[in-house]
Amino acid sequence: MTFDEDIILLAGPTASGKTSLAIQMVQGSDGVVINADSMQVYSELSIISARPTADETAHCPHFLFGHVPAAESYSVARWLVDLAPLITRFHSESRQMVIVGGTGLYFSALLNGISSMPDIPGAIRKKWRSANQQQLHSQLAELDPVAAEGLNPEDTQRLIRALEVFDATGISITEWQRQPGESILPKGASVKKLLLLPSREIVHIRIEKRFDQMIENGALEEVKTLLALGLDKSLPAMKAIGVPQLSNFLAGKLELDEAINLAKIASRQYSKRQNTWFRNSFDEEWRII
RNA sequence: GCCCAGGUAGCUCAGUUGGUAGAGCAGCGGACUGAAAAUCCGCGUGUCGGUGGUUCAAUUCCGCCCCUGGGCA
Repeated sequence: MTFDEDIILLAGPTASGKTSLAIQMVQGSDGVVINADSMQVYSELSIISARPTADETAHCPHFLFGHVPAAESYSVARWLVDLAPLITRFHSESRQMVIVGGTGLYFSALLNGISSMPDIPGAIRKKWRSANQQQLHSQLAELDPVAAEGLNPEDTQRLIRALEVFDATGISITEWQRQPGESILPKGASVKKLLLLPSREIVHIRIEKRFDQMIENGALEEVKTLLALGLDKSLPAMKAIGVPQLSNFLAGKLELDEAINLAKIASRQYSKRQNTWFRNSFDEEWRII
């Protein structure tokens, strides 16, 4: 399957077969594959994030895979910053790009841009992330009632974000978000949006098989190595599907088959959330394949 | 064969002093602007094992039968 467009966006739920399809699309040309998956960026998560293997990346150049240490907290914004120069460069060289991944937010941010906001000083981030979760909503209601109004009191992650933005800037996050973002896609570039969407039944079967294969390929060793770094459990990489479950097995809190089963369930639930995003946040230009 | 404990939602189990039942998990739907594989919200009719009986009314009480686990022989 090949297309003529300058930039191919290839999205799809986990275990839908995106990786091999992306490679197939640029193989034999001077095209490149660029990652749009929030977990495949972490260098320590190779097997468990189903990152393309060395055999696969040998077929064509790959970018933004495993380029971030697990100790760091990556983000959509950082992804756009990393992506922009690659797009500029390959577009000027007239090389086709396949941007492939399962993170819906990344594609939406790529297409629509994201409101620019200042970086939050580390001390302020730390302060709110370690604050008492029970009080986040009432504290936000006091500082920034507009933002608090729009958030569920249980949604700690968004409450923390709203609090740190207000704390650092003195301006409501809703104010920042009102500023329109700008897409980093080059104006003259032709773009094809492809959504790889196998039936849920097929995805479930593939998830099942793939996780068993991850175990065979050394997922446990990979998690063990990751745990040896002694990272904070709340870091994104530590929450990648499979990491908490296999960690619990390694800590003796679960039997291996229980851990494996829980990881498969988490994958299925994730693929369902991805479907919801694709169904409701992607426009009609996305072609389902 | 006898005794005991169970058989209630896909799974694990509550419960109904008789007025046809509810949690957790799973599943399904939704939200989503710098942690997004994250975070959060909403959705519970199922021959209450089968069958006869008592009753205005039985999943609940009684009889018989079937199934599962444990014990005794």
